[in-house]
Parts: sequence; C-alpha cells; structure tokens
Amino acid sequence: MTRPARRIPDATVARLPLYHRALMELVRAKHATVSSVALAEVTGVNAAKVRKDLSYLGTYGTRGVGYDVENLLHQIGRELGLTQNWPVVIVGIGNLGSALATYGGFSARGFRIAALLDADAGKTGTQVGGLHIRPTSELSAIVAAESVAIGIIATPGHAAQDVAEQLVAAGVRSILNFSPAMLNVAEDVAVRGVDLAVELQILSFHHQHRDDENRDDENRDDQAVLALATGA
Amino acid sequence: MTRPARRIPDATVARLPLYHRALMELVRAKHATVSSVALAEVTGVNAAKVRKDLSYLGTYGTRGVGYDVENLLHQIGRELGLTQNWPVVIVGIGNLGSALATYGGFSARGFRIAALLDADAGKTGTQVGGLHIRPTSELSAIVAAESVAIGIIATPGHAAQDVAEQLVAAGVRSILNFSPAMLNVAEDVAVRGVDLAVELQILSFHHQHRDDENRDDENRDDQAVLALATGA
DNA sequence: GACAGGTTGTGAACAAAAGCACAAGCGGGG
DNA sequence: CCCCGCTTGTGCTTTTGTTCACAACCTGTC
Repeated sequence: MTRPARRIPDATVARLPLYHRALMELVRAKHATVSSVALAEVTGVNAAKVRKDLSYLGTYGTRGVGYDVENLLHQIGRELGLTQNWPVVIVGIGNLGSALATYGGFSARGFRIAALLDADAGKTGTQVGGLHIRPTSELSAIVAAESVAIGIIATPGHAAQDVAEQLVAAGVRSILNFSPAMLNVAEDVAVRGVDLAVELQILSFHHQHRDDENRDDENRDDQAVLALATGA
Repeated sequence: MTRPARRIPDATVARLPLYHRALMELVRAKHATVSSVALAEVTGVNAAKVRKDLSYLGTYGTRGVGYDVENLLHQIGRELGLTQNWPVVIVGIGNLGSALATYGGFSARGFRIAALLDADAGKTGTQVGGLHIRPTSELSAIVAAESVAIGIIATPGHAAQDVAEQLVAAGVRSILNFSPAMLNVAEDVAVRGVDLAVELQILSFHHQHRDDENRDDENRDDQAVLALATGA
C-alpha cells in the first residue's frame, strides 16, 4: 500500500502535527471529508501548502471531494508514529515538570507517561498526576522495563547535561529539552529544545519592530508567524 | 545611531534569543570576547550563519579578534526589545500557568509578570509565585494600568479564543498561546503558538524514521531550538 | 614597519520552502 | 452521456534561507 518513498521535508514534518490536531477536532465534529481549503483555514496554513504536504504522504485525497477525515487522520498518525503510544519519562518534577505530567495533551495524542523522576529525595514518593515520583537512580531500570523511547528534561539548566547523558546511556535516543541548556550528545540522538523565554523574546522583537514593518508592502504578511484572520 | 536599515530575516530573528542566552552565559563566565566559531559551538549553529545573523544588526565584531561579549549582548537585547522589561499577563493559572508564573527564565530575560488572571473564582486571591491570582474581569484595567504589551494564554483550548478577544480588546497586540486552539484575531495582532504535544510528535516522527535516514548521512544539527510552526 | 595568524563581513552559489496556476479527475444533474 | 462545478496533485517560479570561500582588516611579534 502506497509506499511514501519520498523524503518528507522538515517543514512539512513540522506541520503534520498541526493537521493531526485539526483532524481530531473534525472527527469530533463529525465531518466526513475535508477540503484542503477548509483544512488550511483551521490550521492557518496556505491551501496549496496543505495539499503539497499531504501529497508527500501518498495520494489520499479525492478530486472534487476532498480528503476522508478519518483516513487522513490515521495516515498522518501513522506517519508520525503515533500509533505506537510511545512511553516517555519526565525528569525533573518542578513546576514545569508537574505541569507536563498533568498535561492532558500528551496522553490524548499518542504518548504515555511511563514515569516521573526527580533527583530530590524529598520529592520521591509523592504523587503527581496519579504517578509516584521516583528517584533518578531508577532511570535505566525504568527505561529498560518499559522500553521508553523518549525522555523529557524539565530540570534546571545545570542538571540537564547530566540527565541527558543518563538518558542516552539508558538507551533513550530522543530527547525533548525544556531546560535552557544546550545538550551535548552523540550524533544519533535527536534533541529538540523548547525554551519558553525564547518564544517571548521573538514576540518582543516583532512588537518592538511593528512600526518599521508597515513601510514596505503591507502585502507581505509581516511574519510567517502572524495570525491571519481567515474570515471567508 | 546604527540604524539597522536592513530587514532582519525571520530565521535570524528566531536565532537571536539563542545568541542572547549564550552571551549571558559568557558574561557570567567572564569572557571578554567571543569568536563566531565559539558562539557557533555553544549555540549549535553554523559559524558562517552566526556571522551573517550578527551582521544584520550592524558591524559589532572586530576582525582578528571577535565580538565584545558585553556589547554584543546589549545590541541583541536592544534589537529584541529586552531593555524595556515588558510587562506580561498570564491568563489561566492551571498547572501550566503556574509553572510559567514561577518560571525564572522570564524575569531573568527581559519580562516582568504584571498579573496572573483566572476565570475560576475559587482560585482568585490565592497566591502563585508571589502574585495573587485576580479575576479575568480585571483584565482590561490591569492592561491599561500597567501598559501590558504581551499576553500569555495558558487556559484550556475552549477558553482560548474568548480570552484572546478580551486581550485584544484591552489593547494587547502580542499573544503567546499555549493552548491547543487556533486563535482568530485581527491581522495586526501577533500570535505565537506553542503546543507541547506538537514537539513530542515531531520527535516521534524522527524516531520512527530513524532507519530511513541513515541512507544519506546527514549532519543534522537539529540540536538548535526551532521556531514552532504557529497557528497562523 | 612588515609579516603572520586569526577573524570578520559579505558576494555568490546552492538548497529548501512557499506559492501560483492549471491540467486531471470526480460526481451530480439534466 | 455530456457538461459543469469543484478539488486534488504537481510543474514551475519566486522567495527565503544556508553555506562556501575569500578579501579586508586587526593585533602582536620580530
């Protein structure tokens, strides 16, 4: 069945989760099919781009009709690997770690929190979101026992590198890093960093430069980032 | 002085906070100067790219020497608008909102949390991170009184659009949206969306396709923080 | 003061992504 | 059966971003 074969561009990969999220919503709203234009509207992506993105996955649309919502959702989920319900561990259960542990979005979208870990002995044993916090020393045992694929680091910056090394040593090959530290790991380990302050700073830049921008063609949508009002 | 004049590319803007963060670290470590190669190493960005990025801000380097750390930090901070210590409000003080409220990174990097707001009357009055939670009804008064520039939405998805409209009505033109909802706002309002599950899903994709990728040996430096695809 | 070693700033080549525009195909109506 | 309106999939163009490579320039040394 439809071997994708083609390499999917990074920019497309980054948008697939967006489509996935929107399609879940459409399923809930009982839409049977959706056109690229409609999907573009709810995701804020250009319609041609939606079509091109989806075409990388295979030919799942029907001309004159659109895409079957359920099927497309399934195909994107499969491509993203969400059918596997990956187990993840969260290391560092401070405010942010707790928030992540109780964040419904993970479990709702293909991930299972296998364990919460913290180095602070004062925290271990206490419960967050229905899971007991366990000492970091148990990390490798947990990773092995649960075949954990992905590690989330929510520690302070100074602990992050150490935790990363432990994760990698335990066999984890994908890390989502919320600490402000840069992680230095083997090349075959995928690291994604999310720095909340960075996002604010980017907003701040646009805020500060708002006035400079209207001087050239107002036609240019000032940023890839700007919300556009859809409307019709 | 030093009119940048040149329009700074989006991709560069997204990296400036990275340099800013690294430079703060270098200041703390008492480095007087830094070369593009060194800065590239600690940020995980290609050295030529570092130089080109910095050149958009002006000519702050010295050939044969490098960049003055303090000065460069100041210039980037100025460009990002971090000298203004923007006041921000956080709406929705659940787990995530609380984590954001107590997240040190904001105050450390140019932002001041002016108020915490929540619609739940049961929460108002209680304190989080040294600030009292106030009812959402006070939003416009607070925005006006404190000249709030940026709003952070950390509510559940179903409340996000409503909150966004209130923020915009109160005069906020920049919104950082942590809810999974797409915001529909006027065109001149900048919205950046951060969806934590999206990040995990992108990792999941790479995890799943790890094997397909080794056929072309790519030197992926996706260590760097990425700009998230935002709800447009 | 000239040379050597190091580093920036940038033009130009290359690569990736976005966006346009339209042929190809579907389905319903007469 | 044929036509018409609708929507996909994609070749092509334009825009944006990355990388290379090197001249220009600085500092310290002899």
